[in-house]
Amino acid sequence: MLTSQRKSLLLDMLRREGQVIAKRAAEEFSLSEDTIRRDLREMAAEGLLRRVHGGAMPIAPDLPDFSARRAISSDVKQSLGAAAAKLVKPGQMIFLDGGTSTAEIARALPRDFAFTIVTHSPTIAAELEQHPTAEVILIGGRLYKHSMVAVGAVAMSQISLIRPDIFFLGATAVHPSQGLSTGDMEEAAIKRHIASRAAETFVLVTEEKLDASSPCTIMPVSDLTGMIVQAGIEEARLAPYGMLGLNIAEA
Amino acid sequence: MLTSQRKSLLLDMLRREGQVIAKRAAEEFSLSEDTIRRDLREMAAEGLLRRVHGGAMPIAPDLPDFSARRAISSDVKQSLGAAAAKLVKPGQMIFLDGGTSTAEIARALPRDFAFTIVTHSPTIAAELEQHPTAEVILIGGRLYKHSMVAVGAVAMSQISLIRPDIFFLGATAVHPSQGLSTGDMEEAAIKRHIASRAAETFVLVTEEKLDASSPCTIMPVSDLTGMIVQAGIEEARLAPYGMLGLNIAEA
DNA sequence: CTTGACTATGCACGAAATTGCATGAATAAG
DNA sequence: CTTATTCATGCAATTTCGTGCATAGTCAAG
Repeated sequence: MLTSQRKSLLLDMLRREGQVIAKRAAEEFSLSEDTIRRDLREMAAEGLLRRVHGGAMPIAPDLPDFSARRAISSDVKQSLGAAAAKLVKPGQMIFLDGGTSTAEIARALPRDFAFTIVTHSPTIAAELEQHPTAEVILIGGRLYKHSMVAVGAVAMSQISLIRPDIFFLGATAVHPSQGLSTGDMEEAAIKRHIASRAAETFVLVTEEKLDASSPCTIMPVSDLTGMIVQAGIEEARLAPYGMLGLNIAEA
Repeated sequence: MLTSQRKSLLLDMLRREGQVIAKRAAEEFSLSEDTIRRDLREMAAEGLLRRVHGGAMPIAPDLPDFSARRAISSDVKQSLGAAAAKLVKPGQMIFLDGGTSTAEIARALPRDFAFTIVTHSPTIAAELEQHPTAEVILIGGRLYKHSMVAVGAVAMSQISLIRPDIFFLGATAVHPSQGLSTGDMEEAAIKRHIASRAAETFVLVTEEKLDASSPCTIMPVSDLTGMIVQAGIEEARLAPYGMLGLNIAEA
């Protein structure tokens, strides 16, 4: 492993977790603590981080941001996000829908190879600022305050220009016969449009969204490539969804 | 194998994996490490990559956090942002540039009447999620990691569709004779384009950006409607900028 | 075909960087 | 105050680097 790569990873770790613990970092990289300490000392000299006893902290004394935002996201969504992120392969173009579930995908994306992320959610895009290897394409348009995604004709036409390998559809209601649905027509239209452009479409489903339905239909379940559901749901509940390539998240 | 072909492959490897390890590349090409090192050295001289001990890394240096950058000069920028926000009138369409200064404008925007905010920065857009009355239009395109703004043809053409009342240009270098400038050509082009569409253009200037210049020119100072500068700068330093409608921020 | 200039490559060797360990100082926790 | 970490420094072993030089291949003019 290259020294400079390790330093980058340490910075990533700092950004992701809000701190670096020398001891744990040493284990993670299978190196001596001395080496980590040296790295941290040097980066501190460059003003990239703040050295503290036991490790390092961000320069700015911790913002409410990190801890708060991360705390909200549930364990379930984190594991769903991690499971989804594992499907990403080098060089692929991935469309990330808006929402908290897909935000977890963004956080869990691999960092050791390059790919392209397309999103119509500024929140997701902002989340990816720190990502070392992802190329990010932003879809513009009128911003829907409620869900913070770009919608409307401008967004639609911009989406028509691309053909993503995978579309990760945010958690919406899923029902065996009524298909995928959501509460807003504009959103449904744009999700449907993205899915029609993507080679594969996966939906992230937490338990409460399963066997539920909302007013605006997006598309039938049969148009999905697979569902990513949380571990621990009985097979009987999933059976009605047919022969989908299910990716059960780890518990 | 041709040298130039090998160099291309090394660049590919760098893009794909985010790093090049001289030793492994040598094995891959069945050449001595010396040759690889020579290649990397030459490409580093051309600015195609960054040479590091053991191999090479992408150019982009590891910048401190956005959160950190935000915290650094917050007092000055906050007052600049507040001064800028006061210029906004009901019903207007405001284009907010990317950057930390304009993020402060977003935070200071009035909340008692409605207006439209256009931005090509997902960070700014995300900032406005909480705003009660602002309608937000997001400009899409390829996302520039460093400054987190959409650039490129898609962004340009989308900007051509609108005609904002005010454009708040992020803090860039400002010089009486060399005009406004920034470090990146794409960014300069898009800023210039936005300014050409907007009825009024204001630039936010902190002291260190005053009388400075960067490689890529955006436009002459005379095209500005006004500058928003921090309080406490001597009049003598502002005089060369001519008869601009200066808006001095409160201390 | 031959010669000479040029380039690309590999090897050798001293210089520099990286890493782990030992030691004693500094710091945090009880 | 005492104890257990954590830290910084010096040092040695290893790896990587840069330079000089020799070899082999290419190209073009003679």
